[in-house]
Amino acid sequence: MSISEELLSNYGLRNTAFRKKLLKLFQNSESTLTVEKIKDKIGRKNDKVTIYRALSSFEKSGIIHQVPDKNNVSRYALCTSTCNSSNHTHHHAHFICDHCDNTLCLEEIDLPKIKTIKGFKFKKTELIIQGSCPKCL
Amino acid sequence: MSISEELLSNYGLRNTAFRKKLLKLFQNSESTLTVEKIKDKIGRKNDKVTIYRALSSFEKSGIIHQVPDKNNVSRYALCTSTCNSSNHTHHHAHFICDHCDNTLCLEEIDLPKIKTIKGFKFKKTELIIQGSCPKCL
DNA sequence: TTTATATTTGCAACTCAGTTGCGTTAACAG
DNA sequence: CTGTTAACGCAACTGAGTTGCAAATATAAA
Repeated sequence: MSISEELLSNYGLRNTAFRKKLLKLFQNSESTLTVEKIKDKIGRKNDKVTIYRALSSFEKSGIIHQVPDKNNVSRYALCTSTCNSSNHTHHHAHFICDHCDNTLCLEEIDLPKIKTIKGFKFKKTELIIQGSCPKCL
Repeated sequence: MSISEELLSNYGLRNTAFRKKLLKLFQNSESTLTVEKIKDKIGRKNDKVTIYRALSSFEKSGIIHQVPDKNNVSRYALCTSTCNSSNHTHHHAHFICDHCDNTLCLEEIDLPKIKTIKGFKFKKTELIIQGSCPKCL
């Protein structure tokens, strides 16, 4: 059993050909993935519905997490090994490139400590930085 | 000439009945506005195309700015008086309520100073906090 | 190995936000 | 008052994402 196969089983997901390919694609991918990019890389044989459903079950399991996207399109990245279905927290910022529209996880930038405001309850923080990525600079 | 009429003229926009109403709606609104909410408040007589076009010209002029939305729907808030078509910078965080899905500008929370990462150029920062708003707490 | 069952897949059809083209209307400058 | 240009409204479209359902297949149980 390969690592990706084991990972899928561990999360209670079935080892279908498509899901193995999808998981490997995430593992071999430097940056984040959109449905369009997944179609490009995996081939157009699989229906978009299958992709959407696989993504949402991967996300629920804690294998991947959704990241912001410039064009408000679904975009995902692999989680660190500490994630699971009940604890899905990330402490890094996200970077969106103004030119290539790509989103990257910036593990080296921590989220700021926010002092609570009276009347509010803060639960999650997302820090998005826009600019030029190394490829486009 | 009313303040809102003057504001529209100043930005080179025409004082149509609809745009005056829309601008006043923003000025009298505590929180941010979506197209749906605008339809509710202004009445369904105006076409959605008219609303979208008015919003994007208001945004281009620096009257309003787009704010994040939970459901990836267009959402806007009035800018401070320092904004215009060439300088459209905001230094506050945005809050999204998990329960009522509303977004608020948190003027009291400043954006963190980000140390640049080699190879990148950072231009804009967006800080989004999720949780419960005073109404839903 | 076979069988049962629950998950996954693929197709078609749909929803819903937002856009485009275009002819008409109305603001406003001259 | 008139010509120009911005704004409006309608219809038709786009594109991401969803839903229902029947067929296929991974996995557990016998």
